[in-house]
Amino acid sequence: MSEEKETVYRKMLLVVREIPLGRVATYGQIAWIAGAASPRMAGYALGGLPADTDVPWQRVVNSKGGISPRGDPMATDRQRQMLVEEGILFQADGRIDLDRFGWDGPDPEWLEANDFTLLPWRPRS
DNA sequence: CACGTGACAACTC
DNA sequence: AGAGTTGCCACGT
Repeated sequence: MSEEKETVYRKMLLVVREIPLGRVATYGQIAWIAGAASPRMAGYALGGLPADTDVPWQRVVNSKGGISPRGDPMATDRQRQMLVEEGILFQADGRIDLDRFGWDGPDPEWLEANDFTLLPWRPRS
């Protein structure tokens, strides 16, 4: 797209913005789509977001469909509530059924328009 | 279920 | 320029 320096973090955040309302994606999925070397990178990228960001970070969960804990325990509750308000249903075990709410990823046109090339192999997963 | 292992980018001195 | 710091993972055994 541009000549600007697109960091891997920036690319992942771009992908997160594409997660539609009512769906969730996993860290590994985001990292893979953005070409990051490790799924952990997705978590790092989200961790640096400002409080008033427009990036729907709450729609990113771990591979089991659970909310990843972080420094502030309250953050987990807030994220869960945000998702509930978006229509996501949590199972009795506190996890989200990824078969029902998991995102399939960006449209092929979007990937091409943004110069994203899906790697044939998914980094560690 | 509790471990250990694999694997990084961006930022601040 | 380069070392040190800091972060919301996934999977196998």
